[in-house]
Amino acid sequence: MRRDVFQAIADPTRREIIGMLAHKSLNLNNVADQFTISRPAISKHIKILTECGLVTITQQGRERYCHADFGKLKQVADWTARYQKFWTSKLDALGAFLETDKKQDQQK
Amino acid sequence: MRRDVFQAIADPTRREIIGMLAHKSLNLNNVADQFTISRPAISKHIKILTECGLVTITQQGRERYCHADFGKLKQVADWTARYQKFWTSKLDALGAFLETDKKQDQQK
DNA sequence: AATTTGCGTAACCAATCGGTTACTTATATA
DNA sequence: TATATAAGTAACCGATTGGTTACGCAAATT
Repeated sequence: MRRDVFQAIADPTRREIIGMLAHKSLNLNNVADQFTISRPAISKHIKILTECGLVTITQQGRERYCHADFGKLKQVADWTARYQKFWTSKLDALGAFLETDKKQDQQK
Repeated sequence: MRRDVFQAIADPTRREIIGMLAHKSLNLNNVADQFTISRPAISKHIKILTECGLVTITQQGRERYCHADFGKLKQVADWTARYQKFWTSKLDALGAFLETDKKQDQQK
């Protein structure tokens, strides 16, 4: 199934899972142990994360190890980067000015 | 109302609205004209965007001009940046190696 | 061989989402 | 003053979300 990565990272639990897996790959129960919600709930979150490519699974006997795969996060980073000039560095003042200018222009 | 910016940008229509407003501030009907969905639907999207600070409104007579405010996008950029080393530059190979190494280590 | 463990999945649930139409109010315009 | 326009909002709808409990099955352990 195809999944939107933006929608996948919208859930705070899933973002937490990604953060955990970035530090260390874990099997599903190990992940679930870190949360108060049930194992099946975590299983569903992991499924969503694999469906959009943010997590990969390697079966090891009866255990399934979850690894974070950050490639798809580039999509998010690229999107935000398009607007980065509006909040960073010396361009801040210029950006603010242009915005104001634009507004005045059109609200005339 | 407090809103999560990650959840706000999860919807593709809202991301499109942000993209439009980045180019030019618009009143609500002008935004709605660019989409096939109804004006009230757009009104709801704009409301969500204002609730998380991604859009600000300036009333101008009976019109409400919507301006993109990208400050909150920094939150998203910062989050993705934490994992950026996993997909960019020459560190790719090293990152991949460390990941593999880590996996082997724990799956032993 | 019997039991424990890891995990998927089905069935269900309440809440939220993204959309609609219908109505209302306030501001501009003819 | 009558009419047109901009936009919020309520009521409603079906689909999706995020959670649960209960069950089943395969792999590991005793």
